[in-house]
Amino acid sequence: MQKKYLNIYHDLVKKIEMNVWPAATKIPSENELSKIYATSRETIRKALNLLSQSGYIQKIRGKGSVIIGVNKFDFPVSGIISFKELTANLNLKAKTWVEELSLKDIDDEEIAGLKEPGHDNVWKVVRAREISGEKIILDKDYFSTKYVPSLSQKVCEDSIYDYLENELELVIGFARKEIVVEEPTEEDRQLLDLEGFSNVAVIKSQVYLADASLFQYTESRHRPDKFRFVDFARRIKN
Amino acid sequence: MQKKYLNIYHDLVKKIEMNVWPAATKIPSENELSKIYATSRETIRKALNLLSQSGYIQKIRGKGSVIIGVNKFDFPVSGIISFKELTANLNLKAKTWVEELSLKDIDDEEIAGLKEPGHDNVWKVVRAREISGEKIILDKDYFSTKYVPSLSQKVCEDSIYDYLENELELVIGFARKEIVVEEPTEEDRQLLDLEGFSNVAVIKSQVYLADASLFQYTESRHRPDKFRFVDFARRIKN
DNA sequence: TGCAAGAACATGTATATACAAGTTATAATA
DNA sequence: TATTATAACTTGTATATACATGTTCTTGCA
Repeated sequence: MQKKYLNIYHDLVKKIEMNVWPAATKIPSENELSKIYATSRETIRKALNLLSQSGYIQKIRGKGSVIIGVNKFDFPVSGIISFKELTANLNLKAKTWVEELSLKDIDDEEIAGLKEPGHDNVWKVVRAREISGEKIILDKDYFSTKYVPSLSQKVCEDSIYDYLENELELVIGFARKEIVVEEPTEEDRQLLDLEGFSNVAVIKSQVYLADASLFQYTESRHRPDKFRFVDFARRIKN
Repeated sequence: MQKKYLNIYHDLVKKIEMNVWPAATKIPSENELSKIYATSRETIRKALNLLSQSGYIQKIRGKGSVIIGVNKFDFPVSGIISFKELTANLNLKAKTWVEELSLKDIDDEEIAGLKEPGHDNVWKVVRAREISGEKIILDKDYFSTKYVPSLSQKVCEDSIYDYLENELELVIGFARKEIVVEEPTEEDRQLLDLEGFSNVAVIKSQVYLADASLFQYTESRHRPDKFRFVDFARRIKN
């Protein structure tokens, strides 16, 4: 199927990012948009609700939908996005060092959920990320072998998510992320250019497929001066 | 108006948190729910979409909606929530020290958006938060005097958000949050029990009303060992 | 018995209608 | 002219219908 509302959403995102409607101005009304896209008002509303959730617009009853323009030149870390997508969006020169790619049986609390009957081994991938000549991020990924039967050095150097979604055709659903500040481990000190910093910012993520099965655990360990996490949140009224 | 779908959403949240449906089990189907609540399927779907957005359920096509149960005993920091709501949810014994409450004309980049013609002054509120006998959070709030004409010591000791929403009847819309790690300022060292930590985790928030006008800027400065931020994210497919 | 087709049921998408409720511009009135 | 009432337009909620598409169970056939 075509999924009109998704097409309309992506088209509107493109227009917003091309500044067709500057920040704080109104986009066309739902009725106008339904004429423009030759569809029903309900379909337009589905697209607009997506825009609202992702922080592009604010809907104001009786008035219209205004462009928020707060995500504009920003670090889009909230949400689920791969390192490759991230650096591409921001036009960053980045380099990835694959420090480890192994298949092992790990006894760890965070990893436990990745094991399934007949799949005791998990993939462990350790990658250092270099930006502007400095190694400032250490990504430690663990994948369930049930959903990711094979993995290659080449894939890890390029983009694992691209491989998962386009080759293995896994459908990523949602993630639970936790941000904490920790003391650097010996591994952090060896693999990163920590320059004497006494803390690292860590994003720990559990990533689930669309059928709600856990398939990945990740620790993304950042040098604190280069760490930045941006979030968009709405107040749920009662 | 009654807003059926919101009532149904809150009722289902309550049931989920009371463990009526354990994690990884299915809730009743949309058709069953529409009979239970004596409403249309579309209204049920609006409630379920809210549950899905807030990370309570995962909808699986053809199968049903399963309880995720990942937010269960968790630190609900993502989203917009007041310190009082937070500590109440977690049953924490907390104490607030109002260190400053003043009205002044501040020339600062982050504050600039709070000023409006005829309202050059902004409220500045500095509060230290004590949990389990340790001062570990320093909240620095700035409010636009256009939307918050008056503010009292008593309100700051209790809950500013409660005052804003229930007394002033302001409707909070959305917020842009940024998490970074910084070196402690002299103020941090004086007002918090930093115990030699050489970093603080900082959440910088710009909070907007439902009509998209900026009315608050906040810096919430946390001792790194006590800092934790939990986020729920969905992958937006293309 | 084993497999396959189909029925029954699940969620997803698209459309239509009706009315509620907030905002703004217009027109009528004092 | 100034104020008020109204009309026109905005988004929000509730409902109904139809069909698409994915999953599961049952039935019937080989």
